[in-house]
Parts: sequence; C-alpha cells; structure tokens
Amino acid sequence: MSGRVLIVEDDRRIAEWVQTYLERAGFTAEIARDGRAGLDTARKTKPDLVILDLTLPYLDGVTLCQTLRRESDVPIIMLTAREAPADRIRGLESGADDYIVKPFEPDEVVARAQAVLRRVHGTVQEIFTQGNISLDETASTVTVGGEAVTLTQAQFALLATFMRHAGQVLSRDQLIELSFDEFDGFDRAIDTQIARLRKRIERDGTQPIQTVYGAGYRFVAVEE
Amino acid sequence: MSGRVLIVEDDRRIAEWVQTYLERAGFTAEIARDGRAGLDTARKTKPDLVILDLTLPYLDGVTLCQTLRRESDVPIIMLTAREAPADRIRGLESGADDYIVKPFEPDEVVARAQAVLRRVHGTVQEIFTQGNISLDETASTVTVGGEAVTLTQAQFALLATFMRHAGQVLSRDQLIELSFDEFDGFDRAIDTQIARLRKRIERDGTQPIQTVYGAGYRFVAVEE
DNA sequence: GCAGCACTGACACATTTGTGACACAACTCG
DNA sequence: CGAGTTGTGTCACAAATGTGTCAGTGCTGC
Repeated sequence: MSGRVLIVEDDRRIAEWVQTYLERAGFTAEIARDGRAGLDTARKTKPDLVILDLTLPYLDGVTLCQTLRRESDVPIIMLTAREAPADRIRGLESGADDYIVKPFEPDEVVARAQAVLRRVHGTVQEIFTQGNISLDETASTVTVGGEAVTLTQAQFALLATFMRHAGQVLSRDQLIELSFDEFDGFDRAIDTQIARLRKRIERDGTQPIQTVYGAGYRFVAVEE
Repeated sequence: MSGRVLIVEDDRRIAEWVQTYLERAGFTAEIARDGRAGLDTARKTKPDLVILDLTLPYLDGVTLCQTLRRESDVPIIMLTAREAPADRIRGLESGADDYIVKPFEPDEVVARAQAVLRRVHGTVQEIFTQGNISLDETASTVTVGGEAVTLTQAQFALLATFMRHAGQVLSRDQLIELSFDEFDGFDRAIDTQIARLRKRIERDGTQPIQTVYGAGYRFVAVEE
C-alpha cells in the first residue's frame, strides 16, 4: 500500500513539520503552499491522501475540497482552526473524510492519516523510521543504517513500542503493557530483553535506548 | 492528567474493549449501557470526558449530547457508524467535540481522548518554559539555554515543582509535599538536593533558585 | 556596631537502591 | 530432539540520596 500524501498548507513551518512526521511513519509527503498549487498537484500526482488547510491563499480549503471531491475519491483530511466549530461542519459537508483541530500533535496527524487510509483501503503499511533505525510492522523487519537486523518477537515488540513513543520515558510496566498482550514475569525481565536489543541495534557507541535511572528507559533517534 | 471517562455504549463488548484500552492508558473508565443511565451517571460522577455511541436505547446519542452540553462543558466524543456521513455532522452540530467512525482501533480512541482533553482542558501542558530553562515532563528532559541537562528523579521533581510555582516562596515542607509522593528524611535533605540542582542549572552566575532566609526557596525565570 | 543565634551552603561519607552482565534452566516451535 | 528464545537468580558495579559536620552568612536585640 503506497502512501503518498499531499499536504496543502500555506504555513511552511506546519507543512514541514507534518511532512517530517509522515515520512518517519513511512509515507511519502509532498507540499503545496496554496489552493491553486494544491489542485494542480493533486490532479498531476494523484496522491493517496490529501491533508488540507481550511484557510488557504487563492483558493480556500472548502472550495478545493469540493472540487477534488467532484473529480476523485481521494481521502481528504481537513485542518481547522480551534475556535470555529462551524468550520469543522463545513469541512465535513464539503466532502472531507476527517478533520483535525489545530493545534495538533504530529502523532495525531499520522494516526488519523493511517485511520483514514485503513478505513478506505482496508490496511496500511506501517513503517517507523527514527534516525538510522527503521522498523516495518507488517513485514516484521528492522534495519539499522540500511543493514538488516534480525530480532526476536519480544525484542521486536519492544522496539516497536519505543519507536511509537520516541522521546518519552517508559517505565518497565508501561513497556510490558504496551508491547505484550500477556506477559508473565518480573519487570526485571525487561532489562534482559533491553540488553539483548541494545546489542543488536547499537552502532559505533551510539545509545538509541537510554536508561533513566529509577524510572525506566527512553528511546531517542540517532542521527547518522 | 486526571482522566475519568464515561463510556455510554449499549454493545457491551465494545464498551469493555474501549474501557480496557483507556485504563491501560491511565484513564479511569466507567460504563453506562443506555442513554438514560448515561445521563444519570454523567450528572452524578461528573466525568472529565464522555464517549458516546450515537445509537442508544431509551435516549439517543444526539439528544443526550445536547442535554449534556446544556448542562456542562464536558468534552464529548461521538461514536458513529461507518456509512452515515450525515451522522457525523449531526453529532458535531449537537455539540460533540470530536467523533470516531466505527470500526475503530482502540489506540485511536485513546489518542483522540488524549487529544480532546489536551485541547479542551488546555492545561495538559507537558512542557514548561521559564526564561532559559525548559522542562519536558513526558520525556523527563531539561534544557538550559538550549543545552540538555541531566537530572536525577528527585532533582527533576523539585525543578518541576519550582516551575509550576514560579515566583512563589516554597517552604521545604511544601516542596516535599508538592514534589514527592512519599519522602523519608529530614527537611534539610531538601537543601542538599537544591544545592545539587543549582550546580546543574545555573549559568553565568545567574540564580534561578533563590534562598529566602527562614522561609524556603523561590524560583524565578532568568532571561537570556 | 556588635555579640549571639538561627539558618544555610558545602562537602564527604555510608547506605540504599537501581542497573548491567552473565550463566542457567525452562520453554517453544519446528 | 535440537536450536533458538525467554525468564530468573546472582553478583558486581554504578548512581542517588540522606545525614552529619563545619564554616560562613544573615538576622536580631541590645
């Protein structure tokens, strides 16, 4: 399932922010900075998903959404401002499949993009990339610096959890909850698994998995 | 993040499924099985968030939503059926803050619950910034003047308390109360921790943590 | 001013607690 | 049955924290 996303957003910072997170999640993302460019690009590249700001120069989001809707079934997610509940309704009425209210978390955009694609297409390929590590959930494969790495189930589940919550400190209990359906054992068993995981994914003295004394562990991306 | 959630859903399987995942994510979740029970429970327990099925026995979701909205500002998330885009609009018009389309992933419910609470409650702010110091509670990280600083649990908890109550004088007992769940030791132990904290966050002779003789300590932002 | 007192900062130390490493046994799945 | 995986126990080491002591500083009353 290819995941090409078109972001139509005039605020360059927001657009690039969203783009970054989508690409980390395995999508390919392209940006158009105004309504007219958005329409042109959409017609040309036929993306799998359009993320659309409601307020755009030249051609506003609602009009663009209606136009796109007449021409194709491409899923559309609207970005709407916080204070305008009426906007959300207008967005949906004009044919959007979902909307996100600003200010939003980048994770939220990724989650909704996947949810919309899942709803429309059935399944979504989920690939996470953080720094030099990338993890493909459907294929159960992991690569570090382009090199394939084999992990056991437990290690894979742990790494997936870490990548989903990159930057956060996760306690051993949280790691167990988030990674395993059922788990029998002390939380210290996590230590052992993390030691094994580290052996396999660390490169050149980098430490993608950090220990937070007294609290748990934290995964941070290692830039190449 | 206080998180008491009321789930109003007649399908017991779905309700318990959602409940399980919400509780895993740290929420407390209660179930009402029809519209009338939902209204009663909401009035009684005053939850922080209501998740509401659109189609309910006795009292349908839209009506319940409107009633709740008249009585309080509690955030409401609607669960709507897949094929009815009109339902989504009706849900929003009746005052819901967000909706989720069935079938949904449990993670999605958790994510949207958090997103709605973050948006509405506003105070689910996890990053504090005072002057040149900023503190991220979920990542347990602190930066001073852009540079990352590592703190121990206790020091981190103290700094978080200071930043929450910037400008106030806090006695040692208050600092203990506000920072630690359980604390064994004399209040003079705080002095030692504050000395250690100061070593790590002071820059160029600035004094973000001031001593108030005979009373305690006060945190003030240091501009760059 | 000045003595006296209360309070705070600094530091080293011992204790407590948490973590890494490793070997081993139990278990799983082909 | 055999290879790989996984949880547990143990030990050594590292980190964090409270306490005690002592010197220095600020306040107070005379």
